[in-house]
Amino acid sequence: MSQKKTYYITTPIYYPSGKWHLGTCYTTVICDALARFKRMSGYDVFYLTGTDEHGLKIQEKAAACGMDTKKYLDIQVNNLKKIWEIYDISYNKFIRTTDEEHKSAVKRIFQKLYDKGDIYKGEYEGWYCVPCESFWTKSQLIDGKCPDCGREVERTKEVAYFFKLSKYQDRIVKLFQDNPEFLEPKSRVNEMVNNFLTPGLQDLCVTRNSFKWGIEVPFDPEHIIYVWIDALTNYLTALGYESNDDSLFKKYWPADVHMTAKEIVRFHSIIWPALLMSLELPLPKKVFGHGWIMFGEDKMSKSKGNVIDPTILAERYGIDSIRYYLLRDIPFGSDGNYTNSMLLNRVNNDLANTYGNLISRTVAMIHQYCNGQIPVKSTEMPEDAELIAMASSMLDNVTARIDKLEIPDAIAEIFKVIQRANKYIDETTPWSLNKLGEKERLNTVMYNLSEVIRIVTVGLLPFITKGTVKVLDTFNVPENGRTFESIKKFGFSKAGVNVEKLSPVFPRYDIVKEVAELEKLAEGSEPKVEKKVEFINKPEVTLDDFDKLQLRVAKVLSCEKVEKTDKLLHLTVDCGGVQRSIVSGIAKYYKPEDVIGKSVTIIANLAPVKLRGILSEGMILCAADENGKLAIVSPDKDIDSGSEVK
RNA sequence: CGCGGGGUAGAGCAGUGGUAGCUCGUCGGGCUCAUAACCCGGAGGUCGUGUGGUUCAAGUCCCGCCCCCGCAACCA
Repeated sequence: MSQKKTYYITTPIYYPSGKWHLGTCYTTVICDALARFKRMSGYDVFYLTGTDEHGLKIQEKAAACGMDTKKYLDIQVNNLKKIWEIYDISYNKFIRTTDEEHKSAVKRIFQKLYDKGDIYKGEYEGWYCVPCESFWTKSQLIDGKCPDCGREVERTKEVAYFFKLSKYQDRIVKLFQDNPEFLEPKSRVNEMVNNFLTPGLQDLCVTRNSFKWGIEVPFDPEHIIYVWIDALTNYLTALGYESNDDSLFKKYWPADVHMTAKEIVRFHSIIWPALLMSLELPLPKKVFGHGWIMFGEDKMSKSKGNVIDPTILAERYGIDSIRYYLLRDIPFGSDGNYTNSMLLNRVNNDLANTYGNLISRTVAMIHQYCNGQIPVKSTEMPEDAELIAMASSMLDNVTARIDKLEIPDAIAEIFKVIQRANKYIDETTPWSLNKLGEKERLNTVMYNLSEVIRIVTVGLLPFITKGTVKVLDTFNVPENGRTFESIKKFGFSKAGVNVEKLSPVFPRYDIVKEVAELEKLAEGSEPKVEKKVEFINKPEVTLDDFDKLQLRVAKVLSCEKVEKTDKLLHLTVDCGGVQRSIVSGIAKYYKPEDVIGKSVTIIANLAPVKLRGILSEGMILCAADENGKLAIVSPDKDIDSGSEVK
């Protein structure tokens, strides 16, 4: 018995701290299409997805909802699994980093790395911004200040464990050099080399003790294993690595593709290989960093964000449409735009008009001219040759594209055949053959059409999962006629098989109307989205503490953008007859002319600092919400500048 | 400021130094089996910019400038 070739494909494990969105679906749908395609091509496929459930954010998020952390996670994960069910995702395993198996394996992996001498205890030196409660590295600081609030940071030390990433520098560099296929698309390689490899890899801090929700270091439970070792290793532990039964690991490792989005390419293409090298395991064959889905140029994109809710779209247009759009319309590897009308246009043109209509007209003619049965093929004419040739070579072309991960092009290969079939109908004009009584020729044409439809439909199965099955059912295609094997050669279909009647499989939408309704839907649902403001409560303060702050009203005299910065405005304010210079990071929200003449509230006794070389003597109070809106806090009536706020 | 990506027909994108292409839209024609669908044809681009450099030849290589986007150590 010869062993089937294996194919191990993974999505990243998703972080269940927020709402699930279309981007998550994108990654997962791509992997699903690949997994299905490989299965049909005869591979023994293992498709892994899951969730990364540890860390401070999760702990806080659950607390903010007033829930037990694990319970919160269970709900989130459940929601995600429901989405995958709707999206027809054919994963073989869903791993959670809170799974006991994973946790114990991670501990053993950590121990292994430690025993090898690749993990050592050291001191984590960082710059700590007390008000923001955040650690920053030196390179993150802006002019030596906290990049978030622009205030002074203090140098802090913390004991932690480090992984000797630097030790693997040379081997990683060599990996990129010798193996250009390892990381794709190519542009990402430059990014990695220039940003991280050339400057030199730093050892990586792999534990934290600022939170508890995670896996403890086996020999030092004060410390929690940080995301790198905890999350990345899921690709191993899901297969039972370091467990009682590692047969799956032996069978499927190394992974064929780790699909990731571009922002986590670094972890997968540098840190992950280094960890594997340390564990002396083979490296994955490929890491692919795909692009992002942007929200087009839709002006109201922010407020319409929830239209992109993956379940709303799926409910409204069916999963075939969404999957098809994601796979076909997003240029793989670079960023793609999403707009409602792009989605609907694509679905109307390809699914309804080109493909759906081909089926409709063919089925209708079989019923009108052939008693609803696939007819006998006899008189072949030269004009059949091209169609048959295209249908016969289709699978090879599609496979070649898929092997290069060119998914939109793979689908385009199938549509070339579909378009050719539509043209074939025009060339052969079955209706006039019918009038002329050329029965044999008519039958041949209708046979060829039925067979082409079978071939393209089987080819589409990995991408479009529902409607395609309906089409094959309509033509009563037997199981063994739904395989890739059966479409390598033209002529599998048998004459005499009944063809069912059918209503349109892929409906056509009124784009103008739908877009308008989606927008209305977005607006309508806007207020409904409960905005539970979550905040980390700061410790209680006394009046004395408050008294330390000197808050005053000031009037903006002049304001200009600080050159070569994105965020900074330089304001000159009058505060009780004294002029002050203040630099504020509000340029993204306010234009200079918007604030001139405005009364604002400032902290007047904040220690002066220089930002971008400009003196800032104070801070303007602003309110910021979770959606990235920002508003200056101003007195609600006219009041003298310099008035104290208390 | 650093690094990366990009600026090609109304929109979205391809394009190995040698007649500038594809999809959608648009305009005109054809057909009537079909989901106002399908088929054919046309129009539309001095390829961000410099009247820059290399070359017999540049969208394609080099240099300068402008603009957009992303990354910068837990956002797919």
